[in-house]
Formats: sequence, structure tokens, C-alpha cells
Amino acid sequence: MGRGKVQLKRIEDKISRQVTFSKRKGGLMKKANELAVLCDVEVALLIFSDRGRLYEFCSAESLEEILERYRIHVDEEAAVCRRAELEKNLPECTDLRTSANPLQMIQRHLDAQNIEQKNITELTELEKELDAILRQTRYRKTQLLMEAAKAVQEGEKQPRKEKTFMEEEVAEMSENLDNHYNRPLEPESNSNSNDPPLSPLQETLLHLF
Amino acid sequence: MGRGKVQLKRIEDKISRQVTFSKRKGGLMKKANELAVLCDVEVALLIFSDRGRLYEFCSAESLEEILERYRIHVDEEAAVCRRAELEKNLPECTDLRTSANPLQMIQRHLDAQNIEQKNITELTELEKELDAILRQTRYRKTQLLMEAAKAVQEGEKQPRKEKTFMEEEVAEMSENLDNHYNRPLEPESNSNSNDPPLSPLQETLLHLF
DNA sequence: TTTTCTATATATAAGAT
DNA sequence: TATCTTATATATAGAAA
Repeated sequence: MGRGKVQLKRIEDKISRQVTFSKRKGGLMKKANELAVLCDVEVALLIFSDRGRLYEFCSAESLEEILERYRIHVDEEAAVCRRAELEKNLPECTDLRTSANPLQMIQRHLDAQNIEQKNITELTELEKELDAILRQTRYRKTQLLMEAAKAVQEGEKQPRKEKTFMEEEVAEMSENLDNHYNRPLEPESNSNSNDPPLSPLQETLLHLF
Repeated sequence: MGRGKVQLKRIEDKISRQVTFSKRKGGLMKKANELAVLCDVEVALLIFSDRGRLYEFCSAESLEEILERYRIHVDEEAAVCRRAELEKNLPECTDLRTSANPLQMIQRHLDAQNIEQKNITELTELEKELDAILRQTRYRKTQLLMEAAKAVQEGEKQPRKEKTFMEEEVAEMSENLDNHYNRPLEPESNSNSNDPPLSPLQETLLHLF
């Protein structure tokens, strides 16, 4: 685009390189924004200029938000690999996410192995695994809370139905989370039976902490 | 661009939204790459699609590299603010980076204040400050090492000059780093005088650890 | 560094596969 | 979802401020 065609290689002339940088940076930011808005996706763009100045664009509230999401994504991918490795070396240590009781599983894993020098590597792997799960937990919890908050707000404005769509969704996500961790169930209810029964949404919120 | 003009708002039709996503994602990546190559700058691009799939582009070896650089940049900016705050509250605590001896400065700071509940906030500020400097230190060290490694490689292929350009640069950066931390000088040389004298590059490397 | 002015090079909307 | 085909909408190179 422009008077001349352009070779895909570093522009040697310093002046025109900087002019081009300024122009294209603007164009790229604009395009990034268009993609985010038109397609309703999350976009983050980081540019460090020659002299180390930072230019950034992000579609979300803050770049940190997207970077945290990125970290979680990477963790998840890494976890898949690690899990495959673990299972190869330790068949009895099945996937923590699907096992009946993660805590018991970890305990058993720790008991079964003499804690020797030799096992530090495996322990490190386990540590990473747990750290990744923890991050995901926090992230999903935040998501759930935001959904729930939204549901509460909207619920107040809407005529009461049996169950709002949002509540159903939140309840479903909560259920998934419970399965995910297979939290040992508390006695069904030890609350004072004089209290009024909780709404599905309230119960959901209760279970998040 | 295209048959029709486009409104900058979410495309409601799911099909065309996804088609547009696919096309524009490609276009954006291409532009990002062009900017990086033409202008010789660092670019990172993260896109999370509707269904949470991650698409990324980065001009450096790895995204982590750019993200670490971002973190350092943010730290630096935050540090500027914190320093301003600190100086307002504690005039005697001048900028750690320019002070004659950071270690003495910190020590004096700690001695001068009774360590009371009231000062925890200030200590936290100091901690953050130090953490930021530490990150920068590691980052600059890595940079220096890479430069040095490159210099060694290229030095072997080049005819011996008094001092290669790269060596000069590394030496200069090293000097800056020394000033930065104002490391108390070691006795000029306590090495065995039977050893052959070190090259400037070797000395530079020596000082990095 | 950013912007203005044009001629051109590119990107991409629509439509169809 | 990715690709091909056009007609159009945009981005931007070059020159200059």
C-alpha cells in the first residue's frame, strides 16, 4: 500500500523506519480494536519501540487480565504434558482432575514414595501441577462470581421466574467445579432450620468459599 | 474494505462473525509481523477466540520473553510513583538508583525508623522497590550475557582488532551496571599473577557474577 | 513523533464452494 | 472453518511540514 511496493525486511533508513513505525503502529492498533469489537474476542497487543518505549492495546479492562488468562492457558497445556509424564512413571497417580478424591490421591502419592533425593523431580512436577490447578481454580471462581453478581443485578430487574437463565448457568458451572474437585460433601445442611430456605443462587454463592 | 462498508460494532450473525474473525485474525498477524520486521521492533499479539482458543504472534523467540519485558516496564513505572511517594514521606530516603551506595542507604533507612506497626506500609513499599530493581538487574544481566556470547562468537570469526565494537558496548553496559549499583570495588586484582592477563571481554564476564 | 496529501498496494465483505 | 473470486474500502509509501 502506498506509492511503492515494500520488501519484507528491516527498513535501513532510520528516518523512514521511524515514520513507518508511527504509521503502522497506529494502523495495527486500529485493526486490533476492530477485530476485538467486530468479532467479540479478546485481543492484547504489545509493542516495544526501538528506544524501549511501550505501546499497548487491549480489549479487556486491563492487560493484566488478558495476561493472566494467557498464563492459565499455558499452564493448562503444560499440565497436559506433565500429566502424561506422571502417568507414565507413576501409574497409580491418575489424573488429579478426574480422580475421585484429589486430596487422598496426593496423600497416597506422597506416602507411597520414600522421600529421597531421587524424587525431588517428581515432587516438583506435582507442585507445578497443583499450582496450575490452583490458578485455574481462582480464575474460574472469579468468573463464577462475576456471573453471579450479574445474575443478581439482572434478577432484581426481571420479573421473577422459576429460575433465571443466568442462575441456571451459574448453578451448572458450580456443579462442574464441584465435580472437578469432587469436594467431599458437607452434611446436606447444618444451618439453623429456622432460617428461610436459600435460593439456588445463594446456595451457589455459598459453595464458592 | 470489501463490498460493503463496515460498522464498528459486534457482528450479530454468528456465521459471518466467525468468517470475519478468521480473515481478520490472519490479516492482523500479518501486519504485526510486518511491523516487527520493517521497523525492527518487538511485537506480541494475543487473541482469544469465542471458544477460548488462543492464537498468538510474537516477534521474539518466545512470548514469555516479551511478557517479562512488559512486567519489567510496568515495575519501572510503578517504581517511579512509589519513589515519589517515599521521598515525600521520607526525604532522607533518596532514589536508591542514584544514591552513592544503595546498601548503606537501605541500612540507614531501616535504622532510622523504629520498626513499628505503623511502618509496615513503608516497608512494603521498600520491598516492592527492591523487587523491581532485582527484576531489572536480572533482565539486564541476561541481556549482557547474550551480547557477550554473541561477541565471543563473532570475535572468533573476525580478524583481531584492538577491541571489537561489541566488546566496547558490553564493557560500557557493564560499567553502567556497576555505577547503577555502585558495587564497592574489589582489590584491583587478587588473581595469581602467573595467570595470563584477562581480555576485556573476560573481565566483563567475570564481573557479572 | 505525528500529520497531511495522493497514488497505489492491500485487505477484506459478499457470495459461493 | 478455510478458500476462491471480485469489487470496494482502507492502509500506507513517499515527500514535506
